[in-house]
Amino acid sequence: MDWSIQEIAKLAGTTSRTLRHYDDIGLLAPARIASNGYRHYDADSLVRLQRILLLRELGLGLPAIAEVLDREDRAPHALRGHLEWLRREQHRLTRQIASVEHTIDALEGGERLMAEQMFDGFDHTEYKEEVEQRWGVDAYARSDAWWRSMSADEKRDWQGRMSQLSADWIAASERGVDPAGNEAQALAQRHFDWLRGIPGTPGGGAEGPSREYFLGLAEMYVADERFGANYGGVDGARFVRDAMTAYAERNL
Amino acid sequence: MDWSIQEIAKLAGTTSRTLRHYDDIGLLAPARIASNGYRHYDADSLVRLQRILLLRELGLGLPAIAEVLDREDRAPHALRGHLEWLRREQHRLTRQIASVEHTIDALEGGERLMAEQMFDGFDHTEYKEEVEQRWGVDAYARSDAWWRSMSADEKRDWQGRMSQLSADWIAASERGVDPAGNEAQALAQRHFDWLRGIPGTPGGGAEGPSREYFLGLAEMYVADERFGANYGGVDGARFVRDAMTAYAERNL
DNA sequence: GTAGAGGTTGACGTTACGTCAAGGTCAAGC
DNA sequence: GCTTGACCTTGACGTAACGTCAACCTCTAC
Repeated sequence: MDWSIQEIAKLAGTTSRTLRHYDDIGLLAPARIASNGYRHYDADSLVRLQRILLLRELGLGLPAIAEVLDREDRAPHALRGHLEWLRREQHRLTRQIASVEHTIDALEGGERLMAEQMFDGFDHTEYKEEVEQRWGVDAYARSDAWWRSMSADEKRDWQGRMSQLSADWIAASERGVDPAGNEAQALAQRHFDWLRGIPGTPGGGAEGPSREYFLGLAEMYVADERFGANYGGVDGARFVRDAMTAYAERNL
Repeated sequence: MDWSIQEIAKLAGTTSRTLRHYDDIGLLAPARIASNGYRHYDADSLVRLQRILLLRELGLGLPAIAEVLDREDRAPHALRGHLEWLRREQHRLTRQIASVEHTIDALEGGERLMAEQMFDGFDHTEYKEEVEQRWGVDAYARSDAWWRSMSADEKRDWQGRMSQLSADWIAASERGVDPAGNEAQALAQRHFDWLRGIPGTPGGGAEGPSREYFLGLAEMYVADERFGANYGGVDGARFVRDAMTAYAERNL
């Protein structure tokens, strides 16, 4: 049994290019190389090739395949590791499918999800420098880890609440309501609760943000146009600050 | 609002390298480029970048993202196409996971699945030249398409039956039973049924292989050592041929 | 001798950047 | 004015597993 490269490729159901590649990377050398440079394969080559192709169909990478073939007793171990990776991939796909379905629904419902999505990472990383300077690198790191641990769906949910809160702030501000009145104070309460959901903020746990952090944020909204933009500009930011300040004086 | 490349990267939660890449491929150009070559981005850049990153999280490729951003009304259409691809990927992974689990079980059960797997594509493509020469290129193409359309699990199942049939032929041959006797004829019947499952073989449908094809195969097993090897060598192949010939004379 | 089929070694393309490498720019401190 | 350090630039290689030319050699058959 002595086959040319094309012959063994057909026998195994692959291509000659693949065989040259396997030769190049040292995964499967020909049984012999004739004086004219032609590669020739034998039955042992075929067996090894069949095993390579089997493992490849299971999704293993070529380096992993080489390892398994070198130490066949470790095949179950390698396959179990591979299995874990496959399962993780499947879960990732499951989440992605859910996200895409959700996005399609939202877009067809006429929601401007894309704009809403703008808060993805925005407000979060927007805080980075300020948070680090005022509350320490550690606080930011915790907050960052929290954010990154969320799935796309969870992020969108969180962003949706924030986006709604922001829109309500702007609406109230434009209607000229009293920052210290009931309506604005209810918004301030929502703002407080919303912040409570962010670990990494001082007092970001169940007890909620600290008085200093809450007041500091309020001032930041006015001082920094990037923050203020989320509340309808300088005027909106001033309104939010006044309402938050009043809330803090009464409750914190 | 005017941000450097690093600043906007942090704002959006990505890297400056990514932004340069998006600039290179024309997906996101900076708002302006200063005389010193520095890239500068504005709020519009940020909006577009956020949308890019959102779509990227959904698993879309950069060309697809560019298309969606150019024609936002086609986003649902593009996403639905993407969704299909995601589902196909998930099914592929599901099958792969099952295959890996099966393989692990087999290996731990001490089965030499790797050897059994040798029939993957082997016997199939082994037929190629003969089939094409005797029954036409078209027949082989149909057979080939059938084979390639099978999942790894289905292939393994088919191979398993073939492997078992082969082993039974060899065992019967070595026990010296009568090729025209009941036992051998039962094997010939199984062989006939097994061939019936292969489209592309003349009469490969429900009616089963034709008399000529069946007899031709029987002779081939003897004439070609590559075929005969599956039935225990020349002696085994002769036994198989005799049994098949007897079967054909009685039933076909 | 000349097709024609098949063999060889490069080398680029694919996806979305990460990661140096070499060098220019800018603000701050001496 | 010079150095330092942070930040910017372009260029180019590496990634996984081959597909796909390109240019050129080899063998068989007519």
